This record gives sequence, C-alpha cells and structure tokens, in this order.
Amino acid sequence: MDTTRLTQKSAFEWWLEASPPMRVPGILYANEALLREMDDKVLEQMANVASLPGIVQAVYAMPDAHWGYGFPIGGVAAFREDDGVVSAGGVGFDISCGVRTMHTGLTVEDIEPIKEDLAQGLFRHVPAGVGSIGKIHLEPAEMDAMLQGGAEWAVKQGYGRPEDLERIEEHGRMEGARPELISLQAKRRQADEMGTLGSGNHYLEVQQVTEVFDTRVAEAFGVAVGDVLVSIHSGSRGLGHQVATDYSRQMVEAAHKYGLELADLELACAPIQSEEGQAYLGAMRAAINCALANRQILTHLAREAFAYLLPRADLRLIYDVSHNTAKLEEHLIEGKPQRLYVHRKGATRAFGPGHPALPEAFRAVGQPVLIGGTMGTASYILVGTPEGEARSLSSSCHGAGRAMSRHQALKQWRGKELVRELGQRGIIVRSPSPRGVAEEAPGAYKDVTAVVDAAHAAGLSRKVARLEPLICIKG
DNA sequence: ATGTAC
Repeated sequence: MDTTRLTQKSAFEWWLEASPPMRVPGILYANEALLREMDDKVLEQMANVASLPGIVQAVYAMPDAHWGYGFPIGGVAAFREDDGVVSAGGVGFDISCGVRTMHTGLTVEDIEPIKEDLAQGLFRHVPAGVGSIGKIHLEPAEMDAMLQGGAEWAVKQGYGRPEDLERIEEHGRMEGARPELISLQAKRRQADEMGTLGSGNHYLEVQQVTEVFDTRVAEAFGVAVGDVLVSIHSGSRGLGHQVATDYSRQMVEAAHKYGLELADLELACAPIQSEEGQAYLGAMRAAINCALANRQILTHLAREAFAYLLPRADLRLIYDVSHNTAKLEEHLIEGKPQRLYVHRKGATRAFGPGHPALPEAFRAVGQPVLIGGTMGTASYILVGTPEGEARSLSSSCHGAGRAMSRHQALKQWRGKELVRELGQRGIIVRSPSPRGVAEEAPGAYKDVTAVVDAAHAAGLSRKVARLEPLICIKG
C-alpha cells in the first residue's frame, strides 16, 4: 500500500481523509510494516464503503485487513437504522464465521502421552473438508427449527449443555431470524452439513496456554499457563454461502430500484428499512443461527472424542464469538447513543468492561476476543477495552489475515511437506486435503503476533493469553 | 468462505 495517501495520526492509526463522494474518513489501525503489506485495493474498497448512505463516524480497517468481495476483510462500518444501508458483501460469504474456545480441564502433561491417538480420534470423529457431511440429516421442518433456534436448538437436540449457551453471543440464539426467506437451494446445501468444519482456514485445534499477559483477566476467563484448550473456527457452511450469493444478486437490483449509486457491484446493498434490506437481515440472522448450531454440534463431537481417550476431560466453553455479521447495536456517536447496524467482516466484536450483553462471569473485565492463528502459529485471547468503543465501535482483528493468494501459496508449498515439518515441531496436523494445507500454509498469512500487537497497541483490545497448537484438525 | 466455473 502507498502510505503517502494516508495521514498518520499515531504509530498505529492512519487516516484516509474523506474526499467526495466519501461521507466519512477511513481509519486504519496497523503498524507501518503491516500497512505496506496491504493491497491498495483495501483503500479503494474503504473509500467505496465510506461513500454509502447513512454511514457514521468512519469506515475502519483492522490490522489484519486485506481486500475482499466488495468490502475489505478486517473491515467495520456502521449505518444509521433509519437512513442507512445493509450490504451482503459487508458481511461476507461465510456468515457468522467465528471462533469458540473451550477449556479442557487438562494440562499439557495429560495430553502428551496420548497426543497421536487424540489427533486420530478427533480427525475420525469431526468431519472436515470441502463438502464434508455429518451424521445429522435435517428434514425441512427441523431445518427451520435449527435456523430459528441456533445453538439453543442444538442443545435441545442433545448436542452440548444448557450452560454452554450463556457463553455464546446472543445466548446462542439470534433473534429475528426468518428461515422462510432462505432459498430452498441454501437449505438443501445444508441438509447434511451440520456439525462439519468445512475447509479453508477452518479448523479444530488443541492448544496449550504458553503465556499470560494479564493475570486478572486470564483468571476471569479461567485460563493459566500450561492449560489445554480446544478452539473451533467454523461458520455457516453451504447455507451461509448460498444466502450471501442469493442476496448479493438481489441487492444489485435493490440498489438500482432505490437509486443507490454503486461504485462496485460487489458492494451491492439495500436500504435497511426497505423490504429487500429487511429480507436480507432476516435471512442473515437465520444463517447466524446455523453457524452457532454448527459450532455447538462440533463442540459435542469434540467432547465425545475427548471422553473416549481422556474420561477426566471436561470441555467447558469459555466463549463463542463471530467475526462476519451485521448487528443492531447502540453506540455513542458524538456523545449521543445511536442505534446502528454494525457490519463486521473479518472483524471481532470486542465489547469493553460493563457491557450488558456480556456474561456475568466477565462483565467486569470485558469480552473475550478470540483470535485464530494459522496452522502451526499461535492464537491469542484478548479482551475488549473501554477505549475500543470510540476507536472502532468496539471491534478488533480476527486472525492473521492472508498475505498471499491461495494460488500463490499452492505454487510455493506442498501440503505433505508442511504436515511433516510441523510434526517435527510437535504440532500434529490432520487434514483430508494436502492441497488445502498448502493453500493455508502459515507463510501465506501475515504474522499473527504483529497483528495482535497492533490491535493491542491501538487499544482495540488487550492481550490476555497466547496459545500454541498441539493438534490441528484442518478442513 | 464455497457442491473452489450453473
């Protein structure tokens, strides 16, 4: 990226000043090295988003930002409820993709002796890969119940425990879902895909806590050095993808109908208060429930695999947070509370201390912000800050962020070699697809530590713990 | 991300 187009406000804050047709500035949080790695298309896409009607304050880019479909991944934009727009491209193709992390009640010493067996057990028990299917088949009525009920539905079906629900955004069930506005094609694609990881950067990891940066917050989250955790990164699978496809197409027409100028067709949108805008929101909320139910079932499968080898294990959910959503939230804009639809695409909600939506257990310290690494690299747990509200509408990064295309990665790495190299470093990777492993090579991503350090330094969220992988089941 | 080009 050409940083001369930006005004540097501090070591970690850079502005793309608002010039017509932009209505608000673009604010990027990153260090100079991360910015230089970013494509200029990120700025172009930020300027396009900043030009949409009803946008407030600024369009934001997190330190892991890279260019995406219409709207940068690692982007945040909020629109007024009355005269703003909603965009399917602003949420992305994997609606409600997110991370959940569980404690296992075990330490590294418990895992080491049976690590190979555990990897094999998890790999056999948790479906992974493109088009992977599970043991659950949803008939139409059950599909609608799932889309309406989310993780709450999953728990009622016997996947997990009622106490899991308090540790999930929206208590595991997104209100306002409209399953009837999801196409039959989307439902058909999902019928056999519940409880599957999917592909790409999705995974299930067994991790050890190697460093704690903030003891007080770590205690509130229940993690300490040497603890073994399980993290799941997955989303709404074929259904979310189809919803995004269906509504992106529909929004091109809606934008035309309502006289919205589109700098890029991929940024198709509709007024929030229009029939089309409301239809997308209802369908998107149903897709959020699909992702929440999916991660809940995956949790159940992980528990079963652990119970078989380690009966002492007790997988307790720490938190589940999505990073591809558009949600109605109240934020302070110029000192006044306003109801806004906040698009976070590859950006994690990061509510600070005292937010009423947070579970009692950590309301005093702030929301856990779960940052996934890439195979063989660290993951982080951060916490939302009070200052994050004004800086980024309480949002932070979501992961390392790609630095290289999948195509480029395939030319540079071989999946089998990567698995062997990681194995030598004590990280067991199991994947149905060597090609998928090559596409997701750690070297194809930015340095997650640099990303997290930038989010920390910019005050978007603060570091709590560093996690290193032991086992990675890769989609 | 994705029945990785209906």
